[in-house]
Amino acid sequence: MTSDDKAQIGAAEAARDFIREIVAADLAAGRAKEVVTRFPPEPNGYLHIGHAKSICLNFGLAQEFGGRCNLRFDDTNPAKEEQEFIDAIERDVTWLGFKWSGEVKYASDYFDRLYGWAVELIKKELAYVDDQSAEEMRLNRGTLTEPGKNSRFRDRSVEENLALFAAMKDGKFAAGKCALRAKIDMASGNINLRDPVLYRIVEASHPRTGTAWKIYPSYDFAHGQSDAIEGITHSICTLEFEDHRPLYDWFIANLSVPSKPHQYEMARLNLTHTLLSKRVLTGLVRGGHVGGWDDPRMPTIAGYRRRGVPPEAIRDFIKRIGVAKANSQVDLGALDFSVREALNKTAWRRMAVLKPIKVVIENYPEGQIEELEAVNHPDDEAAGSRKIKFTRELYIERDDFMEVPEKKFFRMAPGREVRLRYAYFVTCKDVVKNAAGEVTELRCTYDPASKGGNSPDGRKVKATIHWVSAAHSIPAEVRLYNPLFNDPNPSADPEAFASQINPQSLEVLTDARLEPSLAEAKLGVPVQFERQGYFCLDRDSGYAKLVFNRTIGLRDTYAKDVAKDKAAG
RNA sequence: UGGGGGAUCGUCCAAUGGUAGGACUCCAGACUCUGACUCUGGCUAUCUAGGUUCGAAUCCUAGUCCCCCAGCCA
Repeated sequence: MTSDDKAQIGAAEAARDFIREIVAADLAAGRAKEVVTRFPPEPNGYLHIGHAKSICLNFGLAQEFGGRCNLRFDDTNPAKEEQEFIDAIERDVTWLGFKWSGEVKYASDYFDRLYGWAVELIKKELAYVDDQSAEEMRLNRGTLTEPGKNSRFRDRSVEENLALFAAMKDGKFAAGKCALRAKIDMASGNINLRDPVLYRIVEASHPRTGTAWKIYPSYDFAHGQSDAIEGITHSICTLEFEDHRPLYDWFIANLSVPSKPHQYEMARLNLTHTLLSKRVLTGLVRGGHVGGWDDPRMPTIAGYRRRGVPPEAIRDFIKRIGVAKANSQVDLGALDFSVREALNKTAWRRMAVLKPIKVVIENYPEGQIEELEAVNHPDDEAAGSRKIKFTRELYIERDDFMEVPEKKFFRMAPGREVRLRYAYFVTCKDVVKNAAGEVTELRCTYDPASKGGNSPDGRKVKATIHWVSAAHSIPAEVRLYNPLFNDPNPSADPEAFASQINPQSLEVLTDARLEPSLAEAKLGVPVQFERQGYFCLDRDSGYAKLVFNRTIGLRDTYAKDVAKDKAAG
C-alpha cells in the first residue's frame, strides 16, 4: 500500500472535523506531502483529560493520514519543569496507546539553533536588547486600547546588541537586568506584536541542560521554530494562542528556518464538576486536598488509570466529543458512558457485598457446603465460569433489605421471596435487632427445589440479589469516589476552589466481603461487582489487606427513581 | 473602548445554498438470574432583526451575547 492509499483510507475513516478537513485538503492539494504533528507539553505537571484531547487529535491525525507525530517537551522555563513530570508524561502517552515518532524531542535540543536565529534577527535589525525593567516594560506596553511606547533602547546598533546578547548568554547580567526583544510594532492592536520578549535571563537549573544556559527562549520564540526544525506541517494548539499566530508567522517569515509550519487552534476541553487548569491541579496536590497526582479523584491520566478507567474509554470519549472552535463544557456523564461501555465489554463479573448484613438460612443444614456455577461474563461464553460456595450463613447487601419496603422496592423484605444469584430462592422469615433497634441479622428459609436459581414450578421473583458465604468470603476495603466538586461549574479562583471541594469525594468502606476468587485480582484488570459497578485493585493493597477502587457505579434507575420521588415530595 | 475568535436540541458534535442529523442525557415501553447490558419508541435546537434567493443554519447588512489578549509563564 502506498502512502497515498493510506492517506485516502485515513481521510475516509476519519471523523470529520475542521482540523481533519484542513489536513485532508492540504494533502489533496499537495501543500503537504505527509502530515507531521506534535504533542508539545511543558513538563511542569501531570497530563490531564484535556491533554488527552490534544494527544488523541495529534497522534490520531498521524495514524489516520499515514503521517507521524512527535512527542516534544516544551522545556523552555527551567524554573517550573522537573524530570518527574517528563517521566510521567511519557508513561501516560504510552498508556493512552500512542507511540511517538523516533526519539522523544525537546525544545532544549534546539537551544543552539534558536540562539543562532536570535542573532540572525539582531543582524537584520529585527531584535534588540532592552534594559528596561519588567515593570517599565509593562508600563510602556500600553493597554488594550492605547498603543505602547518604544523603548529608549530600541535603536541600539547591531554591534551593541550583538555584544549585549552575547554577554547575556555568558551570564554577565543578573536575572531581570535585560531581555532580548523583537522589533515589531509597539502600536499594534495585537499586544503580542508589541516587541515581544525573545530571550530572558533565568537563574535555575534545567532538568536537561543543567546550568549550561543562562538565557532561555520564550514560548513564542521557541515553539514555531521547533516546529520548523521537526518539519511539523500542522501545529495544533488551543484557542488562547490564536492571537499568537501572527507572531508565529512573523518568525517563520523572517528567519532562515528549514520548513514552514502552520498553526491551527481548537477549543480546549472543559468538563462539568472538573477543573483542569494546571494551577488548580497543582494546588490540589500541594495543598493535600488529594493523595497525589494519581489520586483516583484527579482528572489526570494517572488518576484515571489508578481509578480503573481503561485507555480505550478515554479515547472513545475524546472521539465522541469532537473537535471545534466553540468554547464548550462537556457533561461528565459522557465520560461515564464511555467508561461503562468499555468496562461492560471486558470486565469479568464477581459478587461482592459492600455493606454486609448477615443472613441465616434456617432450613439449610449446618456445616453443609454446596458449589454453584457462576459465569464470568454473561455475553462472553469463552470467559468460562467459576464455582462459588453456598452455606447456611451468608452476607447480603444491607441496602437490599427493607423492613418496611416502599412500593417500588423489589428486594428482600419480611415475608418476601427473592433469588440469591446462581443459588436459591429464599424468603425472609424474621428480623433480629440489637438493643438500639438496628437490624443485625435476617432469618430466612430457602427452597431446595430452586437450586441454581430457578424454581421448577415456574414461580417468579421480582429481584435477584448478590451474596457471599460468610465463612468463605474475604474482607476488603473499598473506596468509593464522587466528584471533587459538587458544583457542575466550579470556580478556578485561587481562593474559591479549595472551599468548593466536595467533602464526600472519598468514601471508604472498611468491612466489605468479597467472593474468594477476588483474592487473585490483578492490578490494572477491571472487574464488575455485580449490581454495583466496576472496580479495580488499588496499589495500596498489600499482603494482608485488599483495597479496591470503584471506577464507576452501574447505572441505577431504581436509585434515580427513589431520588426523584423524594424530590417530588 | 483596541485586536483576535465564537454562537445549532438540556449537553457535545454534524449538515460546506436543497428533508436540521448523530451521540450523551431525559421520558415511555420490551427483555432480563445484574433495577445492569440490549432492544423499541419519544421529547427537545439554528442568538436577534432585516435583506438576497424558488429555497438560508449556511450568503449580505445591522445588532446582541460569550470567550481570549496588557508575564522576562506556556
